[in-house]
Amino acid sequence: MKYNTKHRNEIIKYLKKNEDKHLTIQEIKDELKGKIPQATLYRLMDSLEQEGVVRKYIIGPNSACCYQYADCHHDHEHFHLVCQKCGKLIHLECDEVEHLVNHIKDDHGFAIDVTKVNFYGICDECQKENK
Amino acid sequence: MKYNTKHRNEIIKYLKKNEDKHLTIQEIKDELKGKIPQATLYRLMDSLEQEGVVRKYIIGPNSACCYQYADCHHDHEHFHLVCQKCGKLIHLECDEVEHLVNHIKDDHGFAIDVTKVNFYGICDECQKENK
DNA sequence: ATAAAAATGAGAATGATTATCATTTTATAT
DNA sequence: ATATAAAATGATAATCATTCTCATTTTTAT
Repeated sequence: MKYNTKHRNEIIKYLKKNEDKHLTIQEIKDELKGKIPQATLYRLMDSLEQEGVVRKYIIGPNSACCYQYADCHHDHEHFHLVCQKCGKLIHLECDEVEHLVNHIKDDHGFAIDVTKVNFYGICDECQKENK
Repeated sequence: MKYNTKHRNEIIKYLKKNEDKHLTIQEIKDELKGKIPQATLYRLMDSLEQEGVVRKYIIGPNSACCYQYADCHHDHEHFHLVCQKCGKLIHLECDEVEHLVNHIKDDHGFAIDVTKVNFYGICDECQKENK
């Protein structure tokens, strides 16, 4: 059984307020002035993810995960492009991706977790710069 | 300028022999009986990746990266399905994905690095088991 | 053979995340 | 309101993959 706690509500409130952002544990911790210790924060984020309240994004092999409040995506699933040069995280809503996800489910039997899809590569701007 | 060293050649030889596998640093190290110290191994794998001799795969937020000899994929690009239940890593060659990659390049200006594409989700078997 | 460039190796350092465990808080039944 | 069992907390240590440091050694081109 789950309990409603202050910490829990405070995190949700803060994430809701920033539902357009991808926040790391550090950012959340700093923003809440360190009121919530790391261990607790990690645990809460974990259970919030389990419940589907937030989404956890794997960014890279050596970088911290990001979290985002989940209710803002009821309508359109979205995915991420992660630029390997500048680290930028780009939202992408694209029918082609949904199509692919369905194809892989139907024809390959694998159920992709859409919230975990990150495409790594080089963004528009960084491509130009490296000319 | 690059030097050809014993270690370097030994790694390439071993990776070539196992070009169908995805190997972690630990596995490579163990297989080579610890002849190559970790620091060196990491460095070598890094530069081999830069040169395109091997590919590095990001598996998950808390798991070690995998490497694979790259020449075996000249013909068909492939990418990976990672099962979040059993951890299985599934190769997938699929035109739909190439199509998507092209679409995102052409219509969204983002150049996806195909070797870094991992789809997380639940595999066929694990779906059945959790019935 | 020599010098400059690159690679090595041992060990410490990093950084994100997890585990431990005794204590405290919470929800529910009494 | 109180007792009680379940869950959450928090401080700290531990983990694990990876990176850094830096003095030493190896390699290549001259």
